[in-house]
Amino acid sequence: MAAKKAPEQNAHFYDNPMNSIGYLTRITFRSFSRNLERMTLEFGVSAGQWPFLRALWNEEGMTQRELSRRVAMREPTTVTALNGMERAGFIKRVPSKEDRRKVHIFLTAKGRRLRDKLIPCVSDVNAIAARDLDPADIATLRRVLLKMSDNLAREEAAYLKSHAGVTLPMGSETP
Amino acid sequence: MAAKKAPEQNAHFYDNPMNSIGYLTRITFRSFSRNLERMTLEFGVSAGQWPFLRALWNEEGMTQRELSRRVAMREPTTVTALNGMERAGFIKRVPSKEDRRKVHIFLTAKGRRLRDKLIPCVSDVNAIAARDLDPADIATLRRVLLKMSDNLAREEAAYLKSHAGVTLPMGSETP
DNA sequence: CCGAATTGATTAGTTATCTATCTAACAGGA
DNA sequence: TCCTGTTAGATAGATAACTAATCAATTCGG
Repeated sequence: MAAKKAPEQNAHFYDNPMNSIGYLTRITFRSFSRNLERMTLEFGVSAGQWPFLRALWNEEGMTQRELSRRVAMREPTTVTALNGMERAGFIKRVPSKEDRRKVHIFLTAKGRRLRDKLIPCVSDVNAIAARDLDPADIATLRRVLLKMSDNLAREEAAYLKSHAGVTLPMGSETP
Repeated sequence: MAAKKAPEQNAHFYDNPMNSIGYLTRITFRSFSRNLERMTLEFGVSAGQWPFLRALWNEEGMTQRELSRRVAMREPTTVTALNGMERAGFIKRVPSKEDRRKVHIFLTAKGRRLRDKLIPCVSDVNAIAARDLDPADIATLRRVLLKMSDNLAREEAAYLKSHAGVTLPMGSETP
């Protein structure tokens, strides 16, 4: 008699979206994001600006690149988000004295004041998400999501490394 | 002596993005999606088309509205995704005989053939995500994400209901 | 049976995010 | 010093997703 296979190995397992981590994280993230934005928009803060504000409440004066790394977004996303936040008067850009390429990001008083309004919003939405769930399971969820995103990021990095130089450094094909 | 508070109740708990379900689902979803798209693009399938294809491999002939519900996207998203898939020759639109508003969606032979190429891609990416994790924890993850997205969807529905008629049905304020 | 409400698909316009590319500024070696 | 490569930020253009509004077809209550 054959050994019982893990369900993941069944050829039809991923026919059902409910089994795929991609589908489950998408629907949870989007629903979370819509709920949060509904609350933060009352203070003029969009879903895209929110993660940058949280990072800045923890630490001001980072460069844009460092900020991008902190919130796990690409640089162009950071540029457009900061443009909007600058227009809204939440942040100011301060060119570096030592290195004229760098720009340091600081909150305005207005941006700093938002913290006490907005942190309760995330707290609320997290509480809604966690309703009727065992805290131990939520702790497991956090740990597993973090590990997965790490696994996936490693894979991306490995792929990029293995394909470095596919866009040839111009002339490298003629020795 | 005071009772030990749950960490979620600490005023600074959500200063750390690692504690927020929103942040964790976002970074996991985006990394998952980038990895998957890298593989599916080789077959001409973008990240946005993929969920619709999976739904159609399971059942053809749904209307666009029903399809939207299945993949958990809004109707306009479905329209643009289907436009692209129609142009690529993956699907065909068939107007309903009984109700001329409705359009039924069917796969072409080309779209049907993609299944055996693409299901292994999701399977691969899920395996990468699951690396070094206890299968029991992954089962917990699936169950908890599903429950959370349900909690959050309920909240959205409750909000919409409580605010129904804010856009007044024209003249309802003059009895 | 007719006008009002509802439904299915679409269009218009916005935001978020990405990749690829560009420019400017810096750093180090010949 | 000058050339080369790297780094920081910005720009261009694409895709994904959303809300709100539109349009046509259907249904339903009086």
